Amino acid sequence: MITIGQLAAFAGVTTKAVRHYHQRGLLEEPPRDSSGYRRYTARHAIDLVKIRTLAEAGVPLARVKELFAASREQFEAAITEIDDNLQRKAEELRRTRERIAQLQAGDRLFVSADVAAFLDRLRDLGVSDRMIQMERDVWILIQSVSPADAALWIADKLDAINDPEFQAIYVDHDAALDWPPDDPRHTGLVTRSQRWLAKRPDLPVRNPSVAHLLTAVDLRFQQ
Amino acid sequence: MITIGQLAAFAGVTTKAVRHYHQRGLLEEPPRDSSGYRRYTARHAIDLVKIRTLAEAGVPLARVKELFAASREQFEAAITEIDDNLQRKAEELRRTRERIAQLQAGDRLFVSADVAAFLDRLRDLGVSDRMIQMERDVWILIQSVSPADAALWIADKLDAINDPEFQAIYVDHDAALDWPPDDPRHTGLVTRSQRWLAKRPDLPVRNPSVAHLLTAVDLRFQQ
DNA sequence: GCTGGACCTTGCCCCTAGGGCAAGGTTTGA
DNA sequence: TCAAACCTTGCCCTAGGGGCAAGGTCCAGC
Repeated sequence: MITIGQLAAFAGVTTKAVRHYHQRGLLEEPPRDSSGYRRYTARHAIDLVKIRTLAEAGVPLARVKELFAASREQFEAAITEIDDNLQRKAEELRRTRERIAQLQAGDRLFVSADVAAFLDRLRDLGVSDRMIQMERDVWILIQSVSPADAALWIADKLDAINDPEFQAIYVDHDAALDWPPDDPRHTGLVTRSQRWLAKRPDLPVRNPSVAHLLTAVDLRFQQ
Repeated sequence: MITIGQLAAFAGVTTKAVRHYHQRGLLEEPPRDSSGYRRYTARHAIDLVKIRTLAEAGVPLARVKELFAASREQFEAAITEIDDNLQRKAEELRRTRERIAQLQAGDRLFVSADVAAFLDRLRDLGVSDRMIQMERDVWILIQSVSPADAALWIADKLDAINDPEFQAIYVDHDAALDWPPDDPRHTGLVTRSQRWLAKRPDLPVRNPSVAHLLTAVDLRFQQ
């Protein structure tokens, strides 16, 4: 007949958690001794460890309660599903780690070599720092979302920036940031940009978020 | 100049979450348009993706805020630490999956390998599930109260169970659970058990609660 | 011009899985 | 014997939002 502290220590939880499970109706309230202390049996210890095992697997306590009342087949099916979830979670964790690593690289201002080269080219063309900053931000964003797409698109940009027409268009867009919104030159620039874009082959986009982002970039071009 | 809904969709979060980050001071409040709507820029999108990346890695929002204000070296050190945590989490996940699998396999976990081996031996001897369950419960309890005593005693049991005489006595006790209380065979079994016990060397008991428990086990033998 | 649906705003309470602390009573080991 | 370490209930607090209310706004179609 162990106390709540011993039970908790055995299962590696706090006494608070044990009381919480009582309140939730997950763990049966044991009888009290003469001083009002809860006195637990091995049954409780087993139940508690089961609760913890499931809870650590990310199963909500309400679901744990249901599972305890479920039939053997239902329980086993649930366990299988829970394990599938865990596997998915592991995969997610792996991807998160990749993104974290990129975050470190991105904040170092160490965009990929290709992006850095592209930004250098822009600087050479006399593009303003403000524009280069925007460009860099967008590339960091694309890289964080989809490195594969980023590689594809930056290669395209590096190719494009050798085209004198694109260079001129780009420099004009930079200047256009200072034009008043109703400036008639905007329309001409948009037409020129669209005509130039129409000549370029379309690139595939794997990640829909990137499509969104590129649309945003285009909007910037058309605004 | 995107709205909160577009920003949220881009980062894969809800508008509520975005507002939450504003409230926490994590994400800068953007300027409002004439109707009071928040209008975001690419900067915000980048910051939001950073926030999500860190948050998904399990970094508390308060810590994310600190990190944004930290120096580059501090940030990189933190990222390294965060990745270590992720790695540890992945390892934990692996262990949780193992335990979940065991949960499905049956309930011979929650006990040490020695106890599991002992229970397996009992099963091999044809001891009933009911008896094995009782045995398991007692061992879980003993382990929770005093692991040192448990290790000592289970080693003794593992030794004893190789003795054909003890095997026979154990199997008879199992059967005795079904005998009526006034069955004359009880007396004979008790005598046999006591005689056998007398031949075994005494084991020390460190924790008085364990002595209690073992007494309870003995009582079961004598009942 | 009007209307409906999809946006946006703030504010409030709700959830999970407990943690912290208070203010008392009990048990235990030296 | 006496302090430390338990136990009890009760209350409020936390993160990271979700849901809903009660409005205001924007846009597309008729």
